[in-house]
Amino acid sequence: MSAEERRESVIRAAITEFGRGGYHGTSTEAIAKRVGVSQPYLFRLFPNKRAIFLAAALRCIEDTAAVLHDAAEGLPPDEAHKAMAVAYQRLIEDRDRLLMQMQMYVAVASAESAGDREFGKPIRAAWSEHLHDFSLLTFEGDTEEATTFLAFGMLINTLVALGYPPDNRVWDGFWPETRPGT
Amino acid sequence: MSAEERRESVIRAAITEFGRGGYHGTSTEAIAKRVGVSQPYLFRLFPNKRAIFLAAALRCIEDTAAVLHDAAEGLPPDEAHKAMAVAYQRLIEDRDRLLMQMQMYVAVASAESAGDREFGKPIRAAWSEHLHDFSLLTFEGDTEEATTFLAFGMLINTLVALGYPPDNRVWDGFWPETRPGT
DNA sequence: CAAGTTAGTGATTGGCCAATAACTTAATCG
DNA sequence: CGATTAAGTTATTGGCCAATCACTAACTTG
Repeated sequence: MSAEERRESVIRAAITEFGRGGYHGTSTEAIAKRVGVSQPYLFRLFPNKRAIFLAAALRCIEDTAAVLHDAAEGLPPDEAHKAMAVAYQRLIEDRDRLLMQMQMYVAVASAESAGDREFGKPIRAAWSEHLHDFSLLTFEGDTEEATTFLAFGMLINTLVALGYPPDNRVWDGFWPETRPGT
Repeated sequence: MSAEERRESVIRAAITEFGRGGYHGTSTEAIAKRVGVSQPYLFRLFPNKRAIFLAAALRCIEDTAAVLHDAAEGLPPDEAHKAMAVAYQRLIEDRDRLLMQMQMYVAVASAESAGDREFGKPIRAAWSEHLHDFSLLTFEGDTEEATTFLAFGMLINTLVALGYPPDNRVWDGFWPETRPGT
């Protein structure tokens, strides 16, 4: 397998493992095991653990943005809202991907607290471009709608992370109805 | 100093340290240093590291709830919304407290992923009672308003965690205006 | 004062973990 | 064929860290 292909599988494995354990709670050994490769080999593919985390985080944002983008494509704002909500709902059924999102928020915060302003930069940039600006664009500059969309997304993230069972959906009725059958 | 008083200072120190470093990224040594006590003594005050984290997390939720409660006391729902928003805004100027909130969400998620359903129980219970139910009560059963309040709170948490500078407030105009001077 | 209790410390241990170094195949190619 | 490159491994090291143990010093109280 080529190094580039391996890097891909490392990123996929890293999203799962870092999502579940967080940066400090995940060993490079665990990632290597999931990839099916020896632990030291990871350091041929990436300079260090932090770089693996960063790659996983950015991939995560890009994937999310791509799903939302595809869902909204060509639709007028009001239909786009619902379509994106449905798409996001389906996306976060992949719990590991959702958790990776949360993990990256706190990882940036931790780095910042430790005096490292650099680590968060690319992540903030990706978030702004792929999520915030994209929302604004989709809702044609309707800031209220765009912001509300993001806010409900973050509430859902939190509740799912906290482990509320999927049927306890406090957002039903506000976030567009996305239950099968409605 | 009595053991009970010490436990209090440990909880305060733990909120700061766990907030900055997360569960796995924080050593008991760091907490002990901040308290001004030897590391082994922590294990006289608490059975283990996890118990310290749990105590810090619950305290965090209770404090937040108390601040919101005091702010809303005696006000009709529409005024309460604004008062609570202002109070929350002021609360999260204490960055460490805010980060502890995020850290507890991902810690619960991690435990859950590792098959431990127990760890999250008291935290979920506190969140439901002190934040969700309390919101509903304050807004007199207006679920939409209550949910929106929580959703914007979570969005703010995320943006602040990500390190957006305080003047980049995408929520201005939707979350009640809370800028000094407005 | 003697005996117990409470607050606290120093030393240690066993395990984990990121990263490095040195080595091994296997394919490619002039 | 002989040399180079790319993919991958085993062994190791130095550091950190949760938790336990054994100990001390000060107060309290009959």
